[in-house]
Amino acid sequence: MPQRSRRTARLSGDERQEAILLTAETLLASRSLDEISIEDLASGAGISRPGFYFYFSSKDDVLLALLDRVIGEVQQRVVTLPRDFDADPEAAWRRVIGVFVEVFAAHRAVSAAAIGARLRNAEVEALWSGAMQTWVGYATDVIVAERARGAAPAGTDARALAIALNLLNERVLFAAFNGETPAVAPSQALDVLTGIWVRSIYS
Amino acid sequence: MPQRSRRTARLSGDERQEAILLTAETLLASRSLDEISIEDLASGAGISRPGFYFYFSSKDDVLLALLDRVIGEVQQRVVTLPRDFDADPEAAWRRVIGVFVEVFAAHRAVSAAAIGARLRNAEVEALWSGAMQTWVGYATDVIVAERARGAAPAGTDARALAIALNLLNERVLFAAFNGETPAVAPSQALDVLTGIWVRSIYS
DNA sequence: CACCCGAATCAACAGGGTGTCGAAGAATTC
DNA sequence: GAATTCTTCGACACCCTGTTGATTCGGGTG
Repeated sequence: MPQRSRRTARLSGDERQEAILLTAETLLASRSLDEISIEDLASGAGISRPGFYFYFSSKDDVLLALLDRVIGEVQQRVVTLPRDFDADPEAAWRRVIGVFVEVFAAHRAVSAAAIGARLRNAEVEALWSGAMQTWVGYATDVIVAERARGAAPAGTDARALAIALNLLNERVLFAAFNGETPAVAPSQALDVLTGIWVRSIYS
Repeated sequence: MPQRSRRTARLSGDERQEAILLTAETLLASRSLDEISIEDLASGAGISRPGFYFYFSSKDDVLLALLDRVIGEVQQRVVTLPRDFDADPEAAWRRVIGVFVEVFAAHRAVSAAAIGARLRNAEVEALWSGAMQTWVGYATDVIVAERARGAAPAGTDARALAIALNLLNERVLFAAFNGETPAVAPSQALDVLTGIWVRSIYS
């Protein structure tokens, strides 16, 4: 996934690329991706519009790079989490969901743009979809394990349940952090989500 | 909400407007809204591009009219549903959720376009958001009533729970009917959703 | 230290979509 | 059949995207 679009690896080049990414994330805080022109990104990074194309092949390519980082951050934080579901299942699930809440909150602009771009851009769709599959796989494994040790009852197909709950997180957090109406208050989100996950899985 | 954009109410005019709406829903089945040009809609309805602007002020305006109908259909079907939650709560919830499943399935193209357009168009956002608030209000009332009669335990704030569950439906059905990966299979969707709603509300 | 070569940049162009005129055409009314 | 109103379209101005060929810049090399 790395080395997107750059032709060479020179010093000032990397800085320029970084400047474009920074500009993009900054501008995304106040406008949607298609309200941002490539001219905006280029001038924000101190280059001309054609210069932009030296570093990225399109606006969506910039978003892809930003999304890559956000997903990487979630991935990295999730794997280092303790997995003691037998001790206190609710607390364990809350920790996992908490990672999503925090990362989505920190990068709400990028997540919002990605969720919008996914509908029209196959690459964004593929990247997000891959990440979702990883998380769904993780959740499915835990649900299956909890059922195996008798803590959770068999019922709905574990994978289907895991998919639905992951989609729940995505949608609820997006709505909460982007000020939609209706939405769960950001401060309530973790409690509400954890509640639904735990009750759906264990009863 | 009616009488969007039309200046007069003449006969052939209504037919033309209808032709545009029909063309739009047809084309939306195979491409996203911004892959459809106004030229496409106009020629599909047998008029020239400037002629389009006589009936609608933009592509989003067309979508707004289509979405209005879909929401009206849900509304109409939900109010005529039996409300016997005390007899068999699970069956009652399943009926309500079933309406959403059916209407989303029948108009998947419009729903998909609306969900995409909501992010950039304030009017679409307002229309959808108003409908969501109605449905959330309905769900909240039922949850409160179920708690009052002792069928459901107090717990998560009823409104926050209702919001999260409605967002769950929206996201899961969208993913299912638009062939996302990962997604719950369309045939499983009603079971999975009903399961999550019932367990979240009653345990 | 002059030269060269490739990295980096930009002015200018082509293409495509949107929204808006004012004028031309069709229908209705008197 | 003239006047009025409704309806349509050709042509224009504008904005954004993506590309290309010429130009500038700076460090390694003899």
